[in-house]
Amino acid sequence: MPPRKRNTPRSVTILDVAKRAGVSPMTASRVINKHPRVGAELRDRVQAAAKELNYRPNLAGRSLRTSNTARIGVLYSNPSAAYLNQLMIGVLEETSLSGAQVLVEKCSGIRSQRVAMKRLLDAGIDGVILPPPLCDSRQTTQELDEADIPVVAVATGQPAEGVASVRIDDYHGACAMMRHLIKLGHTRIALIKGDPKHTPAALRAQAYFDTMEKAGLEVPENYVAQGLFTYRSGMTAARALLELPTPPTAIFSSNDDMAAAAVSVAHGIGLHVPEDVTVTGFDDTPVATTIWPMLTTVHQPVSAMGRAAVRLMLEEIRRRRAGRSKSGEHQVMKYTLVKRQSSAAPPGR
Amino acid sequence: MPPRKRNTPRSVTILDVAKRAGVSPMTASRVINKHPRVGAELRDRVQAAAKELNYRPNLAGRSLRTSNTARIGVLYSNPSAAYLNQLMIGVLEETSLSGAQVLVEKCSGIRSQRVAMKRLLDAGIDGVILPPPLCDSRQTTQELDEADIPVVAVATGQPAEGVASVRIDDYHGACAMMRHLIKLGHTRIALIKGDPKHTPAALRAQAYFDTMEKAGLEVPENYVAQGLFTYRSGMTAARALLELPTPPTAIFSSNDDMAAAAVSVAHGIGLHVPEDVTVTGFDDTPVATTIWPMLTTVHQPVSAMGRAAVRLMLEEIRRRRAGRSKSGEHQVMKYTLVKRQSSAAPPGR
DNA sequence: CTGAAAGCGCTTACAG
DNA sequence: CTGAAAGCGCTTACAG
Repeated sequence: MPPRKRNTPRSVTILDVAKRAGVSPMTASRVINKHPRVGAELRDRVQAAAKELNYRPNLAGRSLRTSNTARIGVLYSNPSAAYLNQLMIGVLEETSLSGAQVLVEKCSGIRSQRVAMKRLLDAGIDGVILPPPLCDSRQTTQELDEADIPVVAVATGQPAEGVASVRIDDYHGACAMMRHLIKLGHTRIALIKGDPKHTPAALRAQAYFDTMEKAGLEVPENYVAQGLFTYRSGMTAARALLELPTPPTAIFSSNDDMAAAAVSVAHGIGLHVPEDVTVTGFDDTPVATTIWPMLTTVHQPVSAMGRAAVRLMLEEIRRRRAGRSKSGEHQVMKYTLVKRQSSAAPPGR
Repeated sequence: MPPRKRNTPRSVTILDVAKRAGVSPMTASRVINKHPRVGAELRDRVQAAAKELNYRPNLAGRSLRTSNTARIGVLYSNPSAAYLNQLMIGVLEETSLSGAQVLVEKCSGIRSQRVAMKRLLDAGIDGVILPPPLCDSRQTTQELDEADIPVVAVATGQPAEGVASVRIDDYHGACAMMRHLIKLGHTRIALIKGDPKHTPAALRAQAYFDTMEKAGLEVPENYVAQGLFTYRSGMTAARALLELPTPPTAIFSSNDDMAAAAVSVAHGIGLHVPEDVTVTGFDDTPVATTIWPMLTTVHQPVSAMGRAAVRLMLEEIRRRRAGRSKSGEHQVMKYTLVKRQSSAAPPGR
């Protein structure tokens, strides 16, 4: 392989690849883009040439021609900063590949939502991605729908009609976590519920109840504490659980922020995690690997979901431009149970 | 203002703007790009037309022509996930504007660094951005320099020679925090130092000592605890400080992760934050606003630093391609002291 | 200070 | 299955 020339303005183009392979640029393009109808021999020659020259397509050229020139808005209210960061990484990765542009708008109250919405519309946005919890706001989705703007909801528990969505299977993810706890030998397992306004919270709670029942385990009424997905609400909930006369040996928290709070509270009353009490989270945001011990949790591929949301959105925009109806596609991504140091067998086992 | 046509593949181009303003596309382009030598009247007409049509430049077209087609690598070892996320957002925002491409490589040990470096070189990378702590690795910068690859170091305390860098003024940021604590009335202020291998750690510590001395405050030897920037090291350090016979009334932690740990430890031994003890951080990563109480900290504009790093890099690459010498520019960004709920006057004042 | 021409790298649409 | 031509939107380089 010849060393890549440095200090040279021009880089390897598809014409170089075509020339080296002895084909037309069109054939080279087809191979690069994996079109099916190319002869095997030519395909191999082009692939070899591309590899030898270390060819990388110029994305600007590509997107100029395919004119994927969409403007995508991201409208968010008050998610955790960490979650939004991860999502935005995926969104930006994908839009930079496709040449789409991104506008981010924050809205807190109902008035600021009106302002944000107007700004997006004035900017001539082609579609809006809604991270949680806005993805579940009937009002927001409706307003966008009336303006004929396609919407992709991220991580909603129950997508509104006609709205495309990207999510994980919260229910089965939570079941997997519960099975992990039961397999470790826990029988006294408590739940910290999430904000009832967030639709995935209910799914995660349902999984808790169903798995407990299936395993023949009892759920004392005071083993279920209400949380709001915030650290502070996690502190309150965990304190209530751990100060019970017969405290649980494991706490399944509906997200990482509350689990982090629970770990802190446990330490506060002299309990070691996981030796004395197991604490698990959900989402696998950065806090899960920041604190000590690191949290056993259900990994949600947030960046990948951001990428998927953009792809769905571009597809939706293309459909509308072509005069076709909306697809309302729902993509379900894979969760992963990540076992770290915050979970272990209950004491005395 | 006419409503933007929906369901129309083609969007507003610079030709539309030029036509409406009655000028050539070139003049329109010059106005959009703020070239100085354009007549005032034409300028105004073009600006008006652009606004009326809600024109947004097509970035693909622009970067194709200006061929800002650089390939930028981001090589990182083990920073906090939250910090890297924020940095990457800035990097991706800027590269998507300029049309540059990004390759991210992680390396842990010394062997994996060799692999990562090779991959970047094989990919024909034009420059490498080094987030902390790799920005301070003599070996890494040297190796890249030998391969004639420009480097931009992010958040290094003392940039290596010939390496461009983006950072904040860690010393004065830490001074500002210390003055805040002193102004609140604290006299017994402790420090949790950062990892001695990270160059900003020393600057933040120096600011502590200097400000204490300037204020005529004593620093008992055991008021300075060594940390490693990790949550776990923060727990150990905070425990040592708070169990002292005469504990401090304020703890200045060299980063947010350790401050979060200190808050947790304080709660653990029955101390309220900030009523009984003040705890402050540094960086303003997402954990600062996740935990409760939220941390008073020094905001480091990490995403903006990512954007700046890309701009510096593109400039550096342009210089080299033009055969000019490296600039080795050092950009210093603004920090902000963010007062939140974790700091207050000492008890009994 | 202003503009007509050309071309960045790629792929669509047409032709064979 | 393969290719010659054209053009996506923009700005550089040249001319006036």
